[in-house]
Amino acid sequence: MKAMKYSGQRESIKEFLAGRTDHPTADTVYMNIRKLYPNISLGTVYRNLSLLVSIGEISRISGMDGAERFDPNTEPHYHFVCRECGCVQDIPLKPLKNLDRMAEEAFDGDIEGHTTLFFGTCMECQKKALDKPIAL
Amino acid sequence: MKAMKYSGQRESIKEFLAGRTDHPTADTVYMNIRKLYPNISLGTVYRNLSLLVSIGEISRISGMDGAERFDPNTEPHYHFVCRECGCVQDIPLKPLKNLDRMAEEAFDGDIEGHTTLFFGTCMECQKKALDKPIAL
DNA sequence: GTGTTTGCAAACAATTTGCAGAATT
DNA sequence: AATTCTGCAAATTGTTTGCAAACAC
Repeated sequence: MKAMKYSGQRESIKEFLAGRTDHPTADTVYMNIRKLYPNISLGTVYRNLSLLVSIGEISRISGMDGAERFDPNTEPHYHFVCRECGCVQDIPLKPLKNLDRMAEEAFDGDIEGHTTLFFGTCMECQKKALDKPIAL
Repeated sequence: MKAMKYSGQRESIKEFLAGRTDHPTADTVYMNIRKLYPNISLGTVYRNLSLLVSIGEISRISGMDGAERFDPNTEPHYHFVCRECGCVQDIPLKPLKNLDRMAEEAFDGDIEGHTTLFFGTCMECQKKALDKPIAL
């Protein structure tokens, strides 16, 4: 079996993510960890992020365009992507068990769960739109 | 403005997709269109798929790992990805308008809609699992 | 003719991988 | 000492782009 060993790099990646709600990309993590480990490589960041996902310490968000994003919150929950700025935010809503049941009824095959990505305009971008004069 | 011109390649891509429910990738489309247009390039396939998506004639499915997939059905609906074989199938269920409202309540910002990807085991893979003797 | 579309190849972005050396147990 | 982890660079995968020629209108 595996037998994971300690790694300062991995620790600091975990720590960087902890508390964040902005769901950074691997590259953002890399840029930030470099302050502490100037020689860390992007490969190491990817390897550790994947490892952390696989042992369930963080979770991965896919489906928006561009890079995947990482979330210290491993409780299943919904996400929102802003069409304007591309930011990804949490939607504090528990995934509806109900939806899975409905889907299971409409489908043959076993449904274990679902991921949902809401899209629209985030608060910041709505404000910006108001400030801006009408384009011509 | 644009002024789109006819293209046999584009027509045949549309036709290949029409009626399908297996949500092919760009590469699968490419492989198949080559039977009719042996010199078509992958770039042309990508360009046409994007164009068709942008004028609303087909839709694009993202979020599973690997390549994006394309769907002749432009009515918003849910999809299922099999964890075993990776196949993507339709779930004949209308997206719940309700979910958008619930999300909007739990979130500040404007929510326009959502995409949902169910995951689990497809019927075929369930059957295969039954046939196979227990691994040791 | 003008403007769109094509094939080809090169460019690109995100992510993964092979390997020799460094760090952890 | 054994094994895991790291940095680096090269490789992969999926997709986009620049350009001259071909095609549609």
